[in-house]
Order: sequence, then structure tokens, then C-alpha cells
Amino acid sequence: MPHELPKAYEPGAIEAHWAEYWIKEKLFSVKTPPPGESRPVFTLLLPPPNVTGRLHMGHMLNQTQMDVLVRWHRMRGFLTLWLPGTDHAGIATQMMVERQLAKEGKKRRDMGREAFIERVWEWKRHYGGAILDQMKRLGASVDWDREYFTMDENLSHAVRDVFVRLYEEGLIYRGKYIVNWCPRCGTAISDLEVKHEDVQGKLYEIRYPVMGTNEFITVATTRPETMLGDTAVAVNEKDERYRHLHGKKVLLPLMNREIPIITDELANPEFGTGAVKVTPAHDPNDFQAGLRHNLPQIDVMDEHAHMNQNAGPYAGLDRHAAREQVVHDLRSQGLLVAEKDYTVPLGKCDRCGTVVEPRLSTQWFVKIAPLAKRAIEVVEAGEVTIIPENYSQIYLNWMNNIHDWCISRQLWWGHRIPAWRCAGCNEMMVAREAPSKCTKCASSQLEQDTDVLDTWFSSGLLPFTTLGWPQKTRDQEVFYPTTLLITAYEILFFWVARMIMFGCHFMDGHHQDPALKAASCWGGKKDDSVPFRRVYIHALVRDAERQKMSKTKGNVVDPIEVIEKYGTDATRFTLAAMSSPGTDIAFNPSRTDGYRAFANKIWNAARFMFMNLDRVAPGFTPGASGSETRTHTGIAGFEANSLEDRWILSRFNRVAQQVHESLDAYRFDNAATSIYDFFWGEFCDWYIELIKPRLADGADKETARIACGNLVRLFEASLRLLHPVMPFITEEIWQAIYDGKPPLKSIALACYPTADQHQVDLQAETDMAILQDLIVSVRNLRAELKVEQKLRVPIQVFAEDTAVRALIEHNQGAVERLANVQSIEFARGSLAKLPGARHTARFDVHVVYEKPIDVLAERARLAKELERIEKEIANGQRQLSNEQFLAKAPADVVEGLRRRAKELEVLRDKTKSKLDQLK
RNA sequence: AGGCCCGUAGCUCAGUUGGUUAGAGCGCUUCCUUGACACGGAAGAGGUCGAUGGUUCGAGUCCAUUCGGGCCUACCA
Repeated sequence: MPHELPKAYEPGAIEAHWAEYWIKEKLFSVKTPPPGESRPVFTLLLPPPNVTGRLHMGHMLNQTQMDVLVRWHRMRGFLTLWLPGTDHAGIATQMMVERQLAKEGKKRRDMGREAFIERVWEWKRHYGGAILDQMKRLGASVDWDREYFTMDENLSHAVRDVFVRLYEEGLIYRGKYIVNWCPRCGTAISDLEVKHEDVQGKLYEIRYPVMGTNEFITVATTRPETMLGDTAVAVNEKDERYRHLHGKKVLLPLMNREIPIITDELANPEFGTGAVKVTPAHDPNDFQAGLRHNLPQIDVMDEHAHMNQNAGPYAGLDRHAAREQVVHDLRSQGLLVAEKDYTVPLGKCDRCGTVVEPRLSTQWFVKIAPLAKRAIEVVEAGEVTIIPENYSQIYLNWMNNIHDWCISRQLWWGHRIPAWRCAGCNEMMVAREAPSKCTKCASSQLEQDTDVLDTWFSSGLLPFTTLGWPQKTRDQEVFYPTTLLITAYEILFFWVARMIMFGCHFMDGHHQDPALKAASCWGGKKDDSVPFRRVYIHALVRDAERQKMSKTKGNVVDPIEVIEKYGTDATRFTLAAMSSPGTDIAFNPSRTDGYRAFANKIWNAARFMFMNLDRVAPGFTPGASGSETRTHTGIAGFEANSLEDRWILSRFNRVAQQVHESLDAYRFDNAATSIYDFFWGEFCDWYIELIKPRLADGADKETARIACGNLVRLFEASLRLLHPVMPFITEEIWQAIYDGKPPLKSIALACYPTADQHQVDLQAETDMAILQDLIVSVRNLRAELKVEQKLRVPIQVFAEDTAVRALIEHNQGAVERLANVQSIEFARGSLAKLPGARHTARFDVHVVYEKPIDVLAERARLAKELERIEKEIANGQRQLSNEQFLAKAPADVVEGLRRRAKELEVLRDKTKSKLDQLK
């Protein structure tokens, strides 16, 4: 049956089909292997996208890299598990649903907690799968049977368990502290969820009258409205200016409250006036100072950052209005000394951009130091490797300065904190399941804490909770620690650090199945509690102008649009090819356009192959890619008879080696470009052209059959080599090669090509390079002599080396065809001086064509060439006559330079004589 | 305040431990619709590697200084 491929490559049609096929056939589902499994294991946890999210370029890059590595490992025979899932994204999801409710004129509080949560679930069922659906379109080869959601019952159960354990170990505590508070979201947020931004503000200097004197003490502040909550003024003990005021009191303006002047290191004599107002309820430093001096904490704002009754006449104003009013009042009372321009670092809520308010409130915290200690050790000891390496320094730096983590959120959507308060005696009980009565007073009037946990608290547990923890499971023995985590720099602290802390803590004492650990080459690792062996931090995807993509700037590139325009394979290839370490990716669709052309090239090469296959060797299929041949290297069954056969086989094996080394080092860019250069620049541009005569109509049947067999085998192996990067087009053509009867369900299950050293043939590569050089020289001369494209011209060739001459003789037909040459005459002496001739160190070639050459242009070209040659000769001579160089440089470098020097001399003589000739 | 990254062809980027002639894609110029492919083929032009100094037999690569661009971390009002 003839193979029919449409003339032009249409990614849309084939991609949707195979994406669906892979899922339907459950090709990437992994059952828990029984004891005795001996394959190496590769486990990867998908960084769970938000249920609220849409796929963006960062995901696309991340998923491309993961899928490349996952498919690569799977094809290499690893037991490969890629675990997908989504994150409930507490604040973000709640915001989405509240916004939706607002359109219906409803409010969360009016609905009540239960009804609201039900509504969120409904929303989640409806929209929550967006990114995962998009992932399916990308061909991400995840195990869909193991898909998780952070609010699933089993994962929620694990979260409660973790909370209780940490509480019982004294690593979770509850207390009243200053936290970052978002007045819009109405919840506490962690340090990491605050984005700092330098904003042009004012530094206000305010006079406070010192009681019992006529003096004033002037304090400086950027937030005058908080003075309403001042409970002291601090000066530095060593500051002579204020020594006489120690122990005195000031009358707080506007509030007429007597507050003490205290001495505290909080006051820096170098800054402002050296005196600082102390507002323990509204500033973290002041809070600490307040504790040191036993100061009252007067909270002057409510949860929406409106002034409350403690703010006296200002009650009811929002914080911005209150500032204006306070400043106005101070000014009119003559107490405002100065307003200086000042750059203030303003903290904003990462989620909604509202200015964060440091707020005194009762929250739950994780005592982080003991957890951080282990997390630092495992990275320092290399139990977890962070790639690129400089990120581990950033990680350690952060870890060493870490603060306790506020984990409670005043939200409804999320894992509710498993703590109950007794209405009778106020006793706080933390338990896995709701207690029926108070452990202290036996009252049954118990209320569960209304707060939920930070979303990252649950995602930090995923490496083990997705594998069945807190049960001890076979899955954990096999798949934990996961092999690799690929993620964005932004969540190094949010997520990566927390997974390491939790993993080390809760999986302490865990051991991976020793046989599998050894098979996976992790035998040297001592610690199996870590959540992953390696972390690869990927680059940031920016727009073509290197701007960070953001919705507000409107420069967001939608990957789905790119995919629809150029195809998934081309988009994946772009991202892989641009994934070089250390640099962000400036995503430019023109690049993707180029890789779509690459896909088209592959497509048309396939059409060429099928055209010949159907004619020359109908029914032929390469039998060597099935699981039965997993161990073969190189290309099985390839009959390397001619130079081009030996050459391409050698090149293929070397490229396979390069790709292996590149992927092994996370050099997706090198892997992608190696394949690109091989397939287009060598396979299509040269090999296919060279074998055409053997396949042609009049050719010997047996020769044609062998050539065709080689072509198909080579093509099939190349598809396998490319498959991890371009899964769709490779699957389509691979399936077509087997004409509906493939040895495996998918190319994704075939084995990945590995290099066979016996198929590497350096002599063939050298010979081929000479031949290519000759052909390019002739083409070049033709262009210069303006020989009509179609006209076949005779050439003369001189080669001093008989081996070179023999090489050209043996491949005369190839030269004639590819350079459009009528005949080749072998000259007995140098042709270099002739007009219309070119020379290299190995041969001279002359195109016999009567049209005179452009003498001036030719002279200019030769002069330039001569200059370059002489410069290089001078360079080489300087080095070769330098004894230091001869003594210190490695032998192969010296040898190479000597060989080159000889060549250069030949070249110089030829070029010089020709130049003289043209005078 | 501290730390990190980048500066190579018009554009976007490679260039692994210093070693022979600094590469690719896109764009550009000229020619060609030849039976796989114009999303193609052939040939070509284009770079004193941000600047200065140093180490070295040898520097795009290492060191120092400097200029320009970006990012992150930080409780100094």
C-alpha cells in the first residue's frame, strides 16, 4: 500500500490526533512495579500549575524541557514516571470566584462559608483543568492516571497529619506578631508574597512636645498616620543630643497621649533626626522594641486598613486619607517641621498589588530554623544538586537568613487548620480529626479555627504525599526521592526550599529500593529523605524585546496562539534550542517560523523516502526499533557500501553521542541544534542528494533496494533521535514507515539511538569533507563566472596527493551531479594560476568557461585572502618559534599548528602566483 | 545596602576545563521554480568579541577596574 503524505506539512491535523492517541492508549501510565523490578527509575513531579491559571510561555518552556527529558529517559529504558496535578491556589482562586460572585451582586460573607466553598469547587470543576487540558495539547507525556489536586481527600489528610506532627514536635506555634497583611485580600501573607518596589514618597519630620519643658523632640517618619498608635519615642542611648531627655515624656500630638522617651538601639543617630517614633502595632521593628520596653500595642487600623476607634477623630478614614488628614492637622498646628522627598521601599501584595500593611495579629507559624538546618546540609553535601550551580549559593544565602513562616491565611478556600478552640475555657486543641469535647474542661462547645493554610504548605509536601504518604508505600520505595525537579527561579524559595525542608523532615529514615537506587546510578547518595536528587532552574521567557512578559504591559505571548500558527513541534523546538544556561529567553516568533520550516523539511524528506520506498522496495520496514532490540547501538542493518553511506553512518553515530552528552548536561540547546544541523545540513543537503542516482529509475535493482533500505533505516533512527524534542511529526512519520503495523504502539516506546563506536569512520568524514570542498569550490566558481545555472561545464582538477586524486575519481559522478559538471579532466600540474580556478591545500580546480572573469574583483578577493593567510602564517610562526610555547603547549596543539603551517604555505604560494598572474 | 546575571554579525543567541581560521538561525545581496521540499536550492557580504589595564608562550574565554542593561534579596524610621 503506497504511503500518502500531504504535500505540505500541516501540524494542526497530526498533532491533535497523536496527542489524543497517546492519552487514549495510556502509553505513559506507570503501574507500581513489584519487587524485582530492575530498571533504572526516572521520576519527575510536575510543578503544579494554579487551577486559576492559563498556560503561559514559562509553563511551555518548563514542560518542553521536562517532556524532552522524560521521553528521552523512557526511550532509554528507564521506568519513567511524570506526575501531573494542580494546585488549589488559595488566594487566587478565592479572588476569581469572588469576582464572579460580584457580577451576580453576591458577596462571600453573605453566602456563608460552606456555600462559598461549594461554589469554588463548582468553579474548579468547570475551569480548573485549563492548564492540564492545554498540556494534553502539548503532548506532555505525563501519567494521567496519577493526576492529583492539592485539595484531594488523601492529600488533605496528609496535610492535616503534617500539621499535627509539626505542632506536636513544637515546630508549629501560634502567636500574636506583626505579619504582612493585605487589606484587600483580608489575610496575612508570607514574606515571600510581598513584592518590594521603590516609590517616591516623603519623609516627614514631626515635632513632639516634651512634657515639662518648652522643648520639642523631632521624629522622622514615612508613615505619619501611624503616629496615632505611637506608644514611645526612642533615641539612642549614646546620642548626646538627647541625653538630657532620657526618662522624660512627650505629649503625642493629635492624640494628646503621654508617651515615654526610651533609649533603644532602634534609633540610629545617623538617620533623620536621630529620634524615632515607636508604633509597636504597626511596624515590625517597633514591635520588637515594644517588647523590649514593655510598651502597649495600640492598633489603630482595622482589617481593611481603615482607622479604628483607637485613632480617635480619625476613625473611619482609610489609611491614605488618614495620612493626608494627619499631615494637614500637624501642619496647621505648626508641628510639621519638614517634608523631604524620599524613596520608600513599598511592599505590595504579590497577588493584587495592594500596599501591604504590617499588622499585629494572631497567626500560626512554622518554626523554621530546625527544618532549614537539614535543608542547608543536604544541599551543601550534594545530596541535592541545584543546576545551574550559582543558584545553590542563592538558595543557601536565603536559607541562612530565613525567618519563621506565617502559614495561616484568613481565607475560606484551602486546607482548614486542624485546631479547635473551646468556647468554655479557650483551650486550643490540635488534632487530626475534630475532637468531640474539650480535653481540658470537657465542654462540647468547640469551634474549629477559621483560618486555612498557606497553599505552599501543602504543595511543599507533594513529592511524598503524591506517593501515598503518610502510608509507607511501594511507590515511595520505587519513586522517592524523585529524580529531578525542573522549575522557575521565582519559586526556588516558595516551593523548592519548602519541599526540601519537609522532605528531609518527614521522609527521614526512608530508603529507596536499593536495587533501583543502584540501577539509577544514585548509589553514591547517602540520603534518601530528600525530595529530589537534582533541581534544574530554567530561564525566564521574555518577549522579543527582552521585556518581562506581563498582563499589564500587554506583551504576553500566548503559547497556544504560537502553537496554532507554527505547530507544537516547532514551538517546542524553539524553546529547546534557546534553552542555554544562564540567559533568559527572548522569545521571538521568527525563530519558531524557522523551526516550522525545519519540520517541513523533515516532512518533505519523508515524502522523498516514501516515494522511493513504494517504487523500489514496497513493503520494506526496518525491523530494528522494537523493544526486542533495545540494546542495539548505531543503526542496525545499515549496509555502508559507498563513501556517503560510511560518512552518514559515522555522522549519525557521532551526533547521537553529542545529543546524549548534551541532554545529560541539560544542554537542550546543543541537543536540538545538533539534530537540526545533522538532519538538514548533512542528511538532506548531502546524503539524499548523493544517493539519488542509486535510487533512480534506471538504477540496478539490488543497489536501489539496498540504498532504499539504508535510507529508511537511517530516517527511522533519526526520527527516534529527534522524538523527544518534536514528538508529533516523528510519531506521524514513524507510524507511516510501518504502514499501520508498527512493532510498538508508539515511537515514544522505541529505543533511543546510542552511538556505536564501530560505525564511526573518521576517514570517511575526512574524505567527504574534501569532496564537499571540491563541489563547493566549483559552485562558487560558477557563480563568479556567472555560468548559467543549467549549463554543465567541464572542469579540470589537480591533486598532488594520489589518494585525493583517487577519491575524486571514485566519486566523479557525485561531483558532476552536485556541481553541475559536464566532465572532469585530471591535470598533471597546478592549476592555481589559471583564471577561473580555485585552490585548497589539497587540490586545484579549474572551471573551463570562456567568459572572462572580473579581474578587479578577483584580485581584490585574492588580495584579501592572501592577507588573511599571511597573517595566520605570521601568527603560527611566532608561536612555533617561541620556545616557551613549544615547551608548554600540549603536543596535539603544536602538531596541529605545524600541519596547518604546511597547508598555509601551499595556499600562500598558490594564491600569490595567481595574484601575480593577474597583474 | 548586599548579591547575581548579561554586553560577540543589522536582530536573537552559541562559543564546555584558556589552544590552530570566532559559529548558527533570522534578516540582507545575487542567481535558480531541477521529479522531496520556494516553509526550497546554490553562492555571497557582514564581527578590532562594551572599554581599559593585567596574568600567560597564547585571552571572546582567567583577574582587576570601568561604562551600559537587567534581576533578586534586605525590618533602618
